[in-house]
Amino acid sequence: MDQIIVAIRSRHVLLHVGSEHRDSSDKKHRDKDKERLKLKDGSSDKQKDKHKEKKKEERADSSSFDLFGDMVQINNVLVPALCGAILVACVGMLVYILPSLCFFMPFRWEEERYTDGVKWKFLEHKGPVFAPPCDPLPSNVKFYYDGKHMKLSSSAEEVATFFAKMLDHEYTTKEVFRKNFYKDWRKEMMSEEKSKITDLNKCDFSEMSEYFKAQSEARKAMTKEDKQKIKEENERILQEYGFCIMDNHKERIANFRIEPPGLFRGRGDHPKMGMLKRRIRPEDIIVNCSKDSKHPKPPPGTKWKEVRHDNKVTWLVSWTENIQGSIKYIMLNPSSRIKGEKDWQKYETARRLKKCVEQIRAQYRDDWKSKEMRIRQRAVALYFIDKLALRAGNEKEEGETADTVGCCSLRVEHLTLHQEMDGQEYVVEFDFLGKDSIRYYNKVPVEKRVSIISTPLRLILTSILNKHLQELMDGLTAKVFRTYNASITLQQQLNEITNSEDNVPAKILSYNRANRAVAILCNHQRAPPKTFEKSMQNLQTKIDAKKEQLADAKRELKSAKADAKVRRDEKSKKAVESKKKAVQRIEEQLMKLEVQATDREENKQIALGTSKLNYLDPRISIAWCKKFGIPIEKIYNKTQREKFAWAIDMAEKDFQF
DNA sequence: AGTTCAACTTAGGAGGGACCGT
DNA sequence: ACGGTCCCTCCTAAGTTGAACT
Repeated sequence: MDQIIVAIRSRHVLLHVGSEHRDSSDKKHRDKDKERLKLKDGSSDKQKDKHKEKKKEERADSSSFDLFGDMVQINNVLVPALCGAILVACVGMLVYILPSLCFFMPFRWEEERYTDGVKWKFLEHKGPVFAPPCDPLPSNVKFYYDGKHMKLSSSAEEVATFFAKMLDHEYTTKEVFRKNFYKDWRKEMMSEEKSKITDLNKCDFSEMSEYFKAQSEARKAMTKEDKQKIKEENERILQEYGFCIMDNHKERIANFRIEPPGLFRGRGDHPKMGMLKRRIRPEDIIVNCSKDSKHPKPPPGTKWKEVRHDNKVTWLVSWTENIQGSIKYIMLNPSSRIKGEKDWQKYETARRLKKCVEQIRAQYRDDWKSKEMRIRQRAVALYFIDKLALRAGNEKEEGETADTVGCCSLRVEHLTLHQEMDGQEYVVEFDFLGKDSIRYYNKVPVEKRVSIISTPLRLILTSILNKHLQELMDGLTAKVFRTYNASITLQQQLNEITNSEDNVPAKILSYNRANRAVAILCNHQRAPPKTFEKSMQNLQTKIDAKKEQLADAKRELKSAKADAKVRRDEKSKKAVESKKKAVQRIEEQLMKLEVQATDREENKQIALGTSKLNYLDPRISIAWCKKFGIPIEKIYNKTQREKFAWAIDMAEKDFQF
């Protein structure tokens, strides 16, 4: 039954597609009892146990610390100090030791889990850091309306400065932005201001704008000592407010600073761009902590909106934002136990999908033949989510956000069907704006026959899709496919393209290529760096220079050899050796440059970071590093190593996703 | 069954400091 | 030491999901 059925109604589109999956060879699972799909996979638990035992042994050796009482100390004070000392002593060895050292004490990934949605038993923190108050402008910095100087009230002035700061940005030229800004600005004006200022086009913010530019220049030109002072002050605030205590661990908080007021900048064509994002006061803040903790104090003379003790959630502080009316949270850093465990769990779910994905694929292909429209729709949606790694695509309220779509919210205008295209039959052309208004453009050859059903259809809701998925596998949702396909792609690519003969830079190029394949699959794009063309040229110049240098070195080697043949003495032999070495060194340098050029060119519009941070099981990369002798530092920077500490702690060189 | 909402993950860009070669 | 490039960190918007509500 190789066919594509495209169902279209006025607004929403669904495709029913047949056969050919990029990875359809493995049929052995298909006949197995469907019930098996629902069974929880036990192997990962076994792995956990094995790991636990191993770590227990190590713990017995190395630990004389009180696991709970001293944990905070050990984790945050002792270990860095220890690492620092060792670092001086043996940098080379440390490459492998450091990650496990940093976490060798608290095996936080293995501590007992809570049940019933309880996330913690003890939580203590200092509350948020508020945005600094707005300083009034010096009196020589003037605002002009219709060419005439006008002194603004402090509230109107503050909002005006937000606009002035963005004057260089093209945002401020957009009609929607200006309209929204103007409307919200008027709300902050005194009544005389309101009656005087009637046209944004007559407002002159240029002195304000110059003033802020000068300030930022001054900041850059500050002396080292002054910069150092600011740095120290920031560090002090970080130490005071940037950590909390959750269940015996001192944990880093991700965003302990409250978002400052300003003008909202949505992504893409956002209907609310330019609106005033108001200042958050203590009275807006809900604090969450445990009853028996030292509660954070609101600033003098103020009160929190509420203090609650909800241990079924992970956030420390929340407030409601005024643009969309959504809730914002202060939560923990990715390095924290609570985030790390969740991350691990996410990849374990994806690995369980691996075990039954072929069955699920067989089923949705089968479902294309279903008599029921809903089933066919569901099956096609799932097909694209799986094959193209599309996002689920929830319905959004029109006019509230930019018009972006995902799989289930695709509309007719986002797809074109080609009976024949570029020599291939039955091609579906996707062209739509996805998350963050990033364009998704792809031409996907599908099966042999296409037929179009124009019967009006109900949109398949993501909730319906996810309910169905939940029945196929415990914990399965649409986004698990993205995680699964991303990770399995990395694993396959690495297995395929890593050449153990290669030197380290070449292996890293292979890694980046594998990473890139994933980024392309997930459509992770970036704007080409502004200086891209130029920096590419510079690199090419360097390569050319290096080539010449190599040619010279080779010539010299040749003449040295000739010389040695004639003279036959030790000195000239040595000269040959050293010339040989020089050639080798230059060849290596040249190769490194060329690799760099290739890598950069291929990476022009592709963002690797997102997949690395959110989709690729870190154990794949760590195992790869161990297997091929690549220092983990070459793949993960410090922050990333902290986030993936759980994986560094547990992945062996033979780990396969 | 549909809708709304809270909670949490995923996302690209800005800005600035680190780092590199000269 | 300097200037340009690169990479990291921060920032916060924009998604997904499950549960509560109607």
